[in-house]
Amino acid sequence: MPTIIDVAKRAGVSPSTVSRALSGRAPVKFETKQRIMEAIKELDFKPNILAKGLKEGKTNTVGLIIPNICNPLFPAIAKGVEDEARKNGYTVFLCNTDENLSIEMDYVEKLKERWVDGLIFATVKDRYDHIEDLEKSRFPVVLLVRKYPNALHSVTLDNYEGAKMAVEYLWQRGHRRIWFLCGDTRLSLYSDRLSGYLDAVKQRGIDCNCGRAIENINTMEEAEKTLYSLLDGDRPDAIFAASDPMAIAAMRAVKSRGFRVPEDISIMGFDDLDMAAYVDPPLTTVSQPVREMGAEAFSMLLKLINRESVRPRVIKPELVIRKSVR
Amino acid sequence: MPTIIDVAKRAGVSPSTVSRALSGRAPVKFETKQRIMEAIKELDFKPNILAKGLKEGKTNTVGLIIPNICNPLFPAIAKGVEDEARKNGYTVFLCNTDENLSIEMDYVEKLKERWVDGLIFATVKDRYDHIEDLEKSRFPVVLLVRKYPNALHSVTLDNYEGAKMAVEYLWQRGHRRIWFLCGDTRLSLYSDRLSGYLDAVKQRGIDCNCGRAIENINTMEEAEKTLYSLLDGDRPDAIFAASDPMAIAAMRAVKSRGFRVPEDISIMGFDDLDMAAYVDPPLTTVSQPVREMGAEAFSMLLKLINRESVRPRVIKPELVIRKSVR
DNA sequence: CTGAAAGCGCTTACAG
DNA sequence: CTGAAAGCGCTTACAG
Repeated sequence: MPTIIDVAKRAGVSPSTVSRALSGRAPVKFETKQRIMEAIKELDFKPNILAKGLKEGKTNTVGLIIPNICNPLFPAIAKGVEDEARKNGYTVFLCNTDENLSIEMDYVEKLKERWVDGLIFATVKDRYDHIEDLEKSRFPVVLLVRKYPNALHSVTLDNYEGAKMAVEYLWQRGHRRIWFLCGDTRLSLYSDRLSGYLDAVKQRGIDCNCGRAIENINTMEEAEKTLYSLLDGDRPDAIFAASDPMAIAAMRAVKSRGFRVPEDISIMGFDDLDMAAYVDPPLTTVSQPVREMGAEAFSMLLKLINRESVRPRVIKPELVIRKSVR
Repeated sequence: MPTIIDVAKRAGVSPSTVSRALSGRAPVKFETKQRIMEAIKELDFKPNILAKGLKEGKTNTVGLIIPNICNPLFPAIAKGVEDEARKNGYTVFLCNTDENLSIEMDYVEKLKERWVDGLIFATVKDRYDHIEDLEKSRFPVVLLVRKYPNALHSVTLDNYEGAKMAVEYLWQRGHRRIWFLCGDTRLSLYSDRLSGYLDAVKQRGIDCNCGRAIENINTMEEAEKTLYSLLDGDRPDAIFAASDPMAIAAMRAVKSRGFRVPEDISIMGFDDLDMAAYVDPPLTTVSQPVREMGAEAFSMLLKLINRESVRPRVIKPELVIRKSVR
């Protein structure tokens, strides 16, 4: 591998001048620069990023920490972040924690050792002091999709509003007994969706017996089983699930009980994952534009890296109407 | 950030000794080592990987290049690779190319600039000279899932056998008119699946008019549309799709034509993605154990990095029987 | 506009 | 078993 010294020799200048020609941070005579560029071409010289990083304390890499790459929400997020990063000359380390705190802390250590310039987290459950510590030490950090209560820099959805919109829509379509299938409420995104549901139900004066919130469901299997047994005897007009996978599980439970979707029971999801359009019937849901949010999170991180000021962003959800609500 | 010099001062030794204590590559007196370890604890010293990499020419990172992170096959692959990498103290750069060759070449450059120790590719379509060049220069490279004809090091599925098994199974279940919905045959995985189908059909003496191969379908939309129009008038006993997403698209087309799955037309997929279990009816398919394959690919790469010898691995597929075949 | 020198934080022959 | 010195490949004051 040729070094900057080889280039310098070939161009008949000093390494300093080559460095300056490359960085553009100091003036270099036009002809000199041309000779240098030629030498670089001829030698196929690539600057050594390690040496550069060592000197500059900057590596043009960021870390993205996600809890579960097999949940299709997170690849979509990753794509948003990565595309925006590439546009800006950054490379991203994608790290998957399996919702495991010790793996997460491990990654944070490793990424810092590798001198990433900043970190994007999409992965807070019940512990977040390690993230708070980072924010306090002024290390560039952005919370994406999932956040903790007092996070400084974040890009999140207005989950409360999204859930309200959904219930409101179901109400307008004539549904009265609306059940809610909810995920782990230690995640603020789920507790917010729950509050949205609860408030909407209350506002519409729906009888409490009709508004049924099934909380802390974690897997599709769990959702399907729980719902299947609840559906024994009792029957709602609609089931609103706090995520698309849960909505799909709900569909299965409803169908196994011999009910039709949406004729007997309407089903509504949340997030608008790719799969939502491909289930049968296609799922009516609330969109969380994760690609855009990922791009936004990277832009925010870049500002933090450049020591610019930044304010939290709360994205507005939208209704995506398909065929699972009658 | 404390450096090795700070540690040395605190422990009353030279930086060289600290380095040796840390690497274990040379003997250090027991008490000295203890003092050093104490100092490291007290200062919370983390070695600077950039400096280390600069000296050693090794970074304990590898790159994983995938074509489309939103296709659920690839996150599963990534998980397999990443888990195995973590076990071995490696971190992976996950790079998504959107099936775009120039993005791919760009990433290869960037990753080499960042001194990754090796590269895993799951992403060959029609051009692969850049990968051949890497292999020729003895840079550690493993081809995963997708490979080019003479790839030196690869982990792939026996796609030919998988397709044959599927047709054989359909035949045994009484299906005679079996259509095949195939992806881009420039990918050897699809051309192999196609050959498997064709040979199985021929062996069973199925009349050519019955065996219908629909080639070079690229998206779910395309699959659905094409099939929908072919289903006008004509009707097979079964449709075997060369991937699960295509099978799901096929289901939609079949249902829109008013046929039932599997009563009127059986449908079979390939790959056994998570989604396969969750469609309605649950999809009978051929498994490609991508997590295991990802782990295997990393192990192979590690051997190459350590200059050990390595032979290509071809994984055996298995039938996954659910409910979409009558 | 350009060069010589020092330094980023490590590791590793070389000496003892 | 340990230390002093050189060097990995860059960048950046300092001088001119």
